[in-house]
Amino acid sequence: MSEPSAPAYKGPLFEPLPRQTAAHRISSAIEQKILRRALHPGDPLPTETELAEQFAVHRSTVREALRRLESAGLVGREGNSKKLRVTRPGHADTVSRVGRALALDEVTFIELWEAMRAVAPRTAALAAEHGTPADVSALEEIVAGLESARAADAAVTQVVEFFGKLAELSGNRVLMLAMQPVTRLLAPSLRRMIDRVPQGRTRILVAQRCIVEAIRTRKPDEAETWMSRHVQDFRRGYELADIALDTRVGTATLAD
Amino acid sequence: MSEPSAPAYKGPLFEPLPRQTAAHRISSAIEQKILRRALHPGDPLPTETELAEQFAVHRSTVREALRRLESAGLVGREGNSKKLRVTRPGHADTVSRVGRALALDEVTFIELWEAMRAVAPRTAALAAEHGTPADVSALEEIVAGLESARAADAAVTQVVEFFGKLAELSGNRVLMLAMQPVTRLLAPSLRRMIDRVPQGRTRILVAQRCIVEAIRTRKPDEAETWMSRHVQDFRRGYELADIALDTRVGTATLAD
DNA sequence: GACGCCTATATTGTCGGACAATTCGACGAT
DNA sequence: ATCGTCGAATTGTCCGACAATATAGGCGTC
Repeated sequence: MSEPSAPAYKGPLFEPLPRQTAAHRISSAIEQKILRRALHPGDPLPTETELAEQFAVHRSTVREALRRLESAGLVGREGNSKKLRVTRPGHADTVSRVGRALALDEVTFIELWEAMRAVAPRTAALAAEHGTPADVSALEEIVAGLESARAADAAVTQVVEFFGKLAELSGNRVLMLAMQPVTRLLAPSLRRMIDRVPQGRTRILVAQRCIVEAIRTRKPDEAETWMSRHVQDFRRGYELADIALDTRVGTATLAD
Repeated sequence: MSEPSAPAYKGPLFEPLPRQTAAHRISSAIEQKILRRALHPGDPLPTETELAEQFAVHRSTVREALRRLESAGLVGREGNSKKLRVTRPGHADTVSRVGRALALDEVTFIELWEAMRAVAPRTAALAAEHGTPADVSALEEIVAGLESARAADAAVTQVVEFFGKLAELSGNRVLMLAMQPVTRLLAPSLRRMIDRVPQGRTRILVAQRCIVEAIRTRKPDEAETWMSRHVQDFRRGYELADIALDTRVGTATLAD
């Protein structure tokens, strides 16, 4: 090889090596203990002063570390107690974080829809396999709520809840975590669609009734098929409503 | 009704109303500015001292707010600069957070697998629609890497990368975000499977070759079908390897 | 002018200490 | 046992300080 300078690496050879601040080391230490399950959810953390002593740093430093863990959802308080306890990142928490990441990435409607198309039918099938009668009546209640909802906003909320409940019924936490951010982000578009395509609402209602029925009678295949149609319908509705498929989702819904 | 105390509400009547600390208000204020796009990625934040003046609080308080935003991925530094800048939560960041949440929830193998079953085939189909020749050769390189990988660990890494790349090719950031945590969490089980079922590796190889081929020749349906089989194979492999389907995934892989 | 070197300044990370407001925990009264 | 009461513990916030270091400006060289 007469060309010794051809770089064998792609991209920058060295990443800037992150400087480890004391606060960072402390939060990492606690984080590791939690992830390694040396600390269980519910366990109380030592007080700030104790931690400061143990780590031999100032309390302010401990505080910064704790704020970081708190924001990561690894620790938190219940009620408005003072004691920080180990928690696991709640679903709601993770869901909203994922939603925010997607919204800031300005994902398009079609991306969300494709995700729905992939996930929702299987979710419905699983729900049909696992759903109990109690679950089914919860679903029916949501559908009834959709039927009687007068304001468009209320209707949209019901639809979002329908999918959320369905994911819950599937008994699959991964699918749950996948569906919820997507439905929440789809909500604003759905709202516009309902406004512009009057027949959309009844179509949604019919499809959801069929899905619930399939779940009630424990027919996974039927649930899956109906859900596929339901999702297809969504897209049709959007096209009818003249919403461009590459519309970017906004962050308007994320007013936590 | 002779029982007047039957509560019309379910659960606790009042949630504990969250006390708003100054640090919390400050981080919320900045967060809103970012989410509402008044601050764009790359924009530098004022210095801590300036923020402290603007909010009329002490610098320590500002610091706690900043740590929170930093942990949320909304602000950060590039290189080891001192200036904090607005950033968007990187994919890697969000992926690892979701993975952690799922791992701490102790989701089972079957849940992960169901998610793969739902998402992967569609992802492959989309990859076949959008993949460029350059993309295809990147994929081929990964598959070649799998073929020549001698250590089981290396092989697993290649498989994870294959799925990651595939999601990237699909051009769908939602699917990308859905697939990556799942594949990463499946990795340890996959590793065990490969150890115990020698023929597993070649089956994986064959399936992935077919998938790549389908993408190269732009046949979404074929890609989808092959991916379905591929995912089914995974499950078969696990059963052959005598891994219980309700095995909980561990947090061992999450040593950041 | 473009480039490198050097110095002054600004900024961050950490520290020490302080204090009001709350919560916690024990203790006694009902 | 349940309910108030009271002191101690804990948190949220503030003040001020200082070393380390990134940034910006100035100066000389080509």
